[in-house]
Parts: sequence; structure tokens; C-alpha cells
Amino acid sequence: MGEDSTNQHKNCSCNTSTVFKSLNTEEQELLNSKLRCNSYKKGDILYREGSRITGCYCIQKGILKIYKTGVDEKPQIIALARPGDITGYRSVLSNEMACTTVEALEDSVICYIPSEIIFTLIKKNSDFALSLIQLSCKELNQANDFIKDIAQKTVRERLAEIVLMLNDTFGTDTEGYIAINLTREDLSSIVGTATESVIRILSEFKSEKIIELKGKKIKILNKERLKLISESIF
Amino acid sequence: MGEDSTNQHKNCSCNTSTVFKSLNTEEQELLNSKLRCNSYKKGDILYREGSRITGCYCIQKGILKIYKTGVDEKPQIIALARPGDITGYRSVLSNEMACTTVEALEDSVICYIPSEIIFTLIKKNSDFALSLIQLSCKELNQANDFIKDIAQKTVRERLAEIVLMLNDTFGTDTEGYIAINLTREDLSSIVGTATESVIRILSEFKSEKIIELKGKKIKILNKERLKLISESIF
DNA sequence: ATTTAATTATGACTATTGTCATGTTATTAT
DNA sequence: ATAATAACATGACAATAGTCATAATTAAAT
Repeated sequence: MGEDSTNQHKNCSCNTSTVFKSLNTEEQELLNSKLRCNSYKKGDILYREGSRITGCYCIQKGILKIYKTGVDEKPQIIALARPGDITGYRSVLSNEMACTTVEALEDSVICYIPSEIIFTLIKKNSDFALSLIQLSCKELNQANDFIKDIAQKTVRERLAEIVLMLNDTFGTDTEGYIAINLTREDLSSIVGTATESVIRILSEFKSEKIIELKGKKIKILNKERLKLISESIF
Repeated sequence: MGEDSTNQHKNCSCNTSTVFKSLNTEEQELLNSKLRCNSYKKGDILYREGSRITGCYCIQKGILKIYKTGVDEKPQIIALARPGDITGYRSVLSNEMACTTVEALEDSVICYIPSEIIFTLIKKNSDFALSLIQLSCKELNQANDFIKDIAQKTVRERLAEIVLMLNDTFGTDTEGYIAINLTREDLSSIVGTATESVIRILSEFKSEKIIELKGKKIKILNKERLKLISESIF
């Protein structure tokens, strides 16, 4: 874990992140004075399920995978987080042990925000409190939607859906490939299936000219078709 | 839908419900003055997915089922709510259309709380705001746990888990039967499986002397065994 | 009370998905 | 550069769970 701390937060993503947009100048400064940025290498663990955390994390740069550990240590990825996203706020606000493990998927720069400042801001600024409620409500709704999908859709349909989600969330590089590197194993633990199933279905999509594959990189060739598959219409 | 409105809220469950416990006397009175209780018959719909709601609902008496509609109109039950629980707050706070349909599972008495009062209380009382955040975070964590389970466990394991959850949440009647009447179809749309699978596995549990069945009623005979099954140990 | 509808139950069959085995290709480390 | 490891790929098979059919039972409605 990098101890590459900085106090240079003039253009920290925390300031533009949606939850913090309701802060006034004074509150922004208070926030900035308490922040501490750290660098993490690919594979580094920010915190583990069951450990006590004393603040939350705002991503400046990089991508995090957030997962719960299930039967036989099998991870279930609950979310991926990108710059501007915050994580850990749930455990901080409920004053409970971390309910997920958070790991850097690539080299990242993460801002640490101590618990106290979060509580202070909630007390001071009801709009900030409302933003936090709205954030957790949004995540709750996404989680409920995914429960519905995982319960009702086939693996093929869910994988199509996840590929579309990745495309929307992380965008594409200059060549049109989705800008995130996930192993087939990571993908399988998002979709909720076996690694071999992901490999097989991606190959199917490829031979059906719906996607193109280059190593871990995925490029969507036929978005409409992929959408139809994800909606159980195909 | 019952229009059996009352203004008698001295002992409305809203006052004891966990989210409202942080209100002071003045705020309690403000809340009570705005409440409106209605009676609903079994099968009545409080609101439908996609409709605009202008307040949230606190259960005085009865049980509600909260579901999302999936492929082929198939419902996926996201939660069951019992006296003291509130529902609809998510859509109210995010100012979005309802993302679930809510239906009375039995004759119920439900308190309607207009949106404005919720927003007012968030502004006035940061502890109330915090309670709301904690509530949604708790539900979020439960949803994420369920994603993990539905992705990794077998139907048999999940059904065992749900029976245990129902027992803990709704308690038992004088004869020891779980105090909720769910059809096998309802159960299947909680567990995320086919109705026939629920029927079959409940019959298995019965012949293994793990549960006892009397119509829709379920009595747990061997809680330890059921727990082991739910944890994929059996 | 009796018809009607809904729910529960079970068998037979099919489809989907997971597991295991094995080989190949990328990555990473020395 | 080369060994070692991790990731990808594919086939064969097994297990889990879904669908369809049909009957019995229970609950609801007139």
C-alpha cells in the first residue's frame, strides 16, 4: 500500500464528486484540509470485509472492485468504482465493520476521508445529508434490480447486460474497446456464474459478430443486438 | 383501497419506528399532524412500479410485499415489510417514480406520510437524516448479501435461508408456525426459482423432518439443520 | 352449499449451467 | 531469455433446476 501522502487537494475529485457538490466554499476547505491521498498498486487491498474502517475513500484515479466473500472463499463482486465514486461510507455511517473487501484493479490514487468529517458535514449541511441518502438509495435500487435479473435471467442475458453496463460506465478507448481490464474470472464473479461459462458465452458473442475480443479487451460491435439479448428478447 | 382515514395517531407505529425515534416531542407532533391512516384489504395495491408517489408509508398493522416486475411480468419480491417498517422513502427522497410495486399480503393499516414532512424533518434534524441514511445502508447491505447468495447458493440452500429469515422476522404463532402466509408462488419469487421447485424442496424438508407443513403454514422442527443447509454445509 | 378458481403436489422430460480434464496462450518473475 | 504462473479455451459429462402435463386439494365466490 502506498504511503505517498499529499496535501495537494485543489483539484481532488472529491470536490467535483456528486455527493460533495452541495458543500459551500467553507465546507469544501474543511473537507480538503482533512483529506489524505494515497497511491495503490494493482492488486492492493484498501480494506477487508470484517475489518474496522475509520473513514471512507474517494477515487481520484483508477478502478476498484468491491466484493463480498461467499461459500468456499468465492468472491461476489458487488460493484466496480471509478474516479469520483466513494466507497466505505456505508460502514462508516452505520459504525459497523466493513461488509465488503475493496481491491485496486489497476494502479490508483485514492483520497481518504476520516469519519468525523463526514459526520460533521451531515450535521452542518442537510443538503449533503440528502445527497448521501440519495446515493445509497440509488445503489439500493441498482442492487434490487440486479437481484431481479440474477433471479430471472439466464447467464447469457446477464453477461450481455454486464458488458453493456461496463461500456456505459467506463467508456471506450481510441480503438473502441471498453476501458476496463477484467479477467474472465472477475467477470464471472460479477455475473454470478462459472468462469468457463463466461469464456464460452463471450466466444459465442464473438462468433455471432456481436463483440470483438483482444485479450481481456472487449469491443461492442452490435449494441442493439446485445441489448435485445440482455432483455431476454433474443 | 380503504379510505378509512383517521387522525388518531397517539399510538401510531410511526412514533416508535426506529427511523422516527430521533425526533423530539415538537417534531413528533408535527409528524402526527400530517399523518393519515388508511385501511387496505388483502391484495390491495398501495402503489405500482413506475407511478409517482407523493409520500411514504409506515405500517401500523399487516404485512406488505414489495416487488419488481421482470421478464414476462414475473414478479421478484425484493422485501417484505411488517409493522414499524417504512416503504416508499427511496422514491420520495430521490424524487423518482416508484421502483417497486407494493401490495398488502393481509388486511393492513398503513400510515401515509407526505413527502414535505420528510424533507422538513431532514432539514431540521440531522439525527433523523442520519437514521434514514443508516436505514438505506442497512437495506443496501442486505440486498448485496442476497446478490451473493443468489449467485452462489443452490435453490435448496436459499430456500432454507429464506425460511429461517421468515421465522426470525415474523416470529411464530402459539403452535410454532411461522406467522406469515405466503403462497408457494410468493416464496418462489423471493427465492428466485420456479414454484414447483419450492413445492418439491419443502416436501423434501418435510420428509427429512426439518419442517412441518399445514397448508401455507411452516413450522421449523430442526433449526440447526436448516442453518447448516443454508450455509452450504449440507 | 356448490360451483369456480387458485393452489399444492408429483412425474417425466428438457435445458441450462457447473465441474473436471486437458491443452494452449499470455503474463510475470527470475 | 526462459522458467513459472496465471489466464484463456474447449470438450465431455453431471447435476441442478426449469417446463409441461395432469391430478388432488384447498380456498373463494355466488
